[in-house]
Amino acid sequence: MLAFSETLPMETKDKKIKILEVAEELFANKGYSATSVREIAGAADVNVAMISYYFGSKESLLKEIFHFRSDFMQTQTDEVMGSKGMSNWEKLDFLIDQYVKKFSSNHWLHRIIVRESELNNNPDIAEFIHSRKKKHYDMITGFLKEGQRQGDFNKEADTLWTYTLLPAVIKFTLYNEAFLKTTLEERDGKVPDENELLENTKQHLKKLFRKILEIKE
Amino acid sequence: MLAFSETLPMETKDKKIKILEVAEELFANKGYSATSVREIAGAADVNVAMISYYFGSKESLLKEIFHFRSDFMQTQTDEVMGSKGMSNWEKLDFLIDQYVKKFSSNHWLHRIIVRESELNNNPDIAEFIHSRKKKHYDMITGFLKEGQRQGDFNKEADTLWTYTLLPAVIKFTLYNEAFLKTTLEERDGKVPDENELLENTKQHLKKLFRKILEIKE
Amino acid sequence: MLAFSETLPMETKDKKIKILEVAEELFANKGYSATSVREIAGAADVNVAMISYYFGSKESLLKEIFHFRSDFMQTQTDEVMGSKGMSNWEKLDFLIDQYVKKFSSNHWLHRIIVRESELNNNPDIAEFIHSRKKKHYDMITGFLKEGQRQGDFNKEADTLWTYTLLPAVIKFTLYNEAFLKTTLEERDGKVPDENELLENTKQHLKKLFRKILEIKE
Amino acid sequence: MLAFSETLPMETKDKKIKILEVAEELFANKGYSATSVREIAGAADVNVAMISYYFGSKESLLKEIFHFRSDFMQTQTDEVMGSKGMSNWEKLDFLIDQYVKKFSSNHWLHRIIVRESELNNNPDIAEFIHSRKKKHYDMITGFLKEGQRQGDFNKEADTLWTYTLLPAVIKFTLYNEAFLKTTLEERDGKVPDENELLENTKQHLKKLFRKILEIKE
DNA sequence: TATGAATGAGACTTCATTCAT
DNA sequence: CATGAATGAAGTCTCATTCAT
Repeated sequence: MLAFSETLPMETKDKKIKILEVAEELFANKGYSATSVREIAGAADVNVAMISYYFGSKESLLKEIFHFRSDFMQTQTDEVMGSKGMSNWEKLDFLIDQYVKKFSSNHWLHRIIVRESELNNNPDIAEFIHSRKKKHYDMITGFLKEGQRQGDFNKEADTLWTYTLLPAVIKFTLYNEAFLKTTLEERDGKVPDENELLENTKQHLKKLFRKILEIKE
Repeated sequence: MLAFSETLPMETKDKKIKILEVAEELFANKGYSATSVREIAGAADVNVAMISYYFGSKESLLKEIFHFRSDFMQTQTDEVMGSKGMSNWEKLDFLIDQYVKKFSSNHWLHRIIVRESELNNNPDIAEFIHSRKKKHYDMITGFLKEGQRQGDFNKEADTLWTYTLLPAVIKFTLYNEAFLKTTLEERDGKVPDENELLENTKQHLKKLFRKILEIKE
Repeated sequence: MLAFSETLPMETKDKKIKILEVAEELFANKGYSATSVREIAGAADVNVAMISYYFGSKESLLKEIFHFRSDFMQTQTDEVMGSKGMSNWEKLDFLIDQYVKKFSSNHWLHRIIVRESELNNNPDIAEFIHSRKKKHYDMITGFLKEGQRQGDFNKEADTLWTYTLLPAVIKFTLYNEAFLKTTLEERDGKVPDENELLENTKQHLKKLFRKILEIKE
Repeated sequence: MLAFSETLPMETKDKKIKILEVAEELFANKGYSATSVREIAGAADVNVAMISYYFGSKESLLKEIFHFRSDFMQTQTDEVMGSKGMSNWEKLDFLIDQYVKKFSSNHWLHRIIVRESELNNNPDIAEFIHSRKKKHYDMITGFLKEGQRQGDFNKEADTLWTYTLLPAVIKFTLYNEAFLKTTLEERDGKVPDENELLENTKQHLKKLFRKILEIKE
């Protein structure tokens, strides 16, 4: 995962960054409510008061994590979609690669999102998430429809539900890592590491989309 | 959703049942840690001490919810799978129907599972969940492999990843209800209710599995 | 001072009453902000959490003190003022006696009022105080004017400023108890106790009002 | 009110002076405990650490306020009392004028005194206040007794209680400004400004002392 | 001289739980 | 069986102050 330190001027803000990193991990693993500021302070090796000093409150700390990570949530794929050097099928593969990469590189943040913000507690965070989803959905379905218009993709494919498979599958992979590893071990005789798992997922998604979107004779 | 009351002798245990129902909903919506026993007591209209009195502790209450709900998690589909009256494709459709129904009817419980137990806090609950998943996985992939062996399903389909789509898609639907409703409203001009959404999901899954498993000429 | 216990059903509410009494004294002596709930709990010999348990918050505790004491702030002198058995001068003396008694019996509460609520922090308490003052002022000046009309009191006396002396002098006495005791000791050779001091104050006030209100030949 | 800046060399001590002024006002309005150094720093537009840097501690800041203001608390009336150009009645009026002026010009400081130091927390400040009171009392009663001896003032007047009226009435005026303004508005139809209120108070006090001290035929 | 960073202590409050009835 | 009362532990946050620069 990309560290906060890469996104901030590396001066003396080490402690603040440390807190953000540690908090992100703890929130992801234990949940927001189940994580105490004492715990965060302990893990970040700073005084408890520092959290309030830097972030004002525990909730603001959560918001700041979102704020920083939001940069990474930006899809840098937009321009690629418009490029003319790739076929639609190449673009599709590229898009899947990018999506899996983006999602897995912000694994913890997405765990927090799933855990905390798909609920009613934080209206502004919820709104933030929703707008992200919408934007992403619009981008992907726009691409799919364009492909259908150009005659590359099967016009009968429902773009919404086809799109749906992308986040559905990657989320399932990330949230069932343990289950998948165990199962794959039983099947293949060896435990895949995370990268292999993600590679598997990508291949699976690519085949899946091909099956759905290809035009049969 | 089936109420706890239907699973217990309806005598004077009303309060205990009320607590279980209320707690399940609150845990699902707010998360285990973020839900206080006071809140549960208030919502169930019982004294705070009742929770400790009946269940010993907050954690035991969670476990009891699992315990009761576990009955419903039993797949009553096993015997159906072995019946000879259905074709494999009919069985597949039936299986999808059952799965979606089961999952959505225990929506709250599954929200709790996603929220709380896919983490490291509760080893025994985690173990319980894992064994469920494994059992379910074995059942479905067993059926798929049998279908492949009998020449009904495409032998090239990866049973693991194909199976994966089932929980992945239904989970995505249930956890993105709001997103899907908004999007479908924009697309179709009307907001679907939950049943319509689930019906949509089923149709989508059936088509998807057909695409993956059918044997092309 | 009258105890809270006399105003509440003496069942098992001992602890709540104890907290109120102790808090009133501490707030009066040290000020609201300078008094911690720990201190109150310690002095009342109860667990710290009891304060929150009973009163919700420190501020609510303050409000509850006001609420309970407000009964005592009621002037039970109203009806007396209208009685026909007393001359206006007798009524005046009676009124002074009552006022000093009332004020001194709620000494602590009035110290809190002076300390905390004549400020901008607690709008509702401030409003409460103001309305009390107004009511009291109306009652006294009404009596004085009636006495002037009846020809008993000097018409040239300014009722507002005359009234003013009543709270001004009693407050001064109560807030300068130490100073007055020291001074009186130097003058009279003995330290007066609180009752003697209040008796002195009453006599002083009666003489003062007589001087102001009597009609010279 | 006279500013601190007039009592200090106007060099670069602006910030220190600003802190003193701001702190005096905040202490007077909110109370010592309820005022945080952060708040003072914010209002004075200086860094939080400045308070500790300049004054060592919050308590020392309070003491410094007293120290600076103590100059103003000096009665410059002493020599006047001994002058031979005035009658005792003229001296009395002059004394009242001076006292009201002195008190009102240090309104905030006196609010702090009433709020904070008539308690047991700050022994040295309490001692300081007490000695001031004593000195002032000695001065005034000395004058009154001399007037009685000279046959100008009524010998039957109790000098202690007569003296008492001076601080009692002026304090009441200053601490019940809002009440008096409202009441006077209702009575006279217009809201008096602070100067008018003080002028009223002076007139009231002069008449009062005249009534008490004049010798009836 | 001045200050941002950092901190230990303690503030108020809520927590899940237990006790006495 | 049920519960109001009570509690110790821990929660988040603010406090005045100090440190390093």
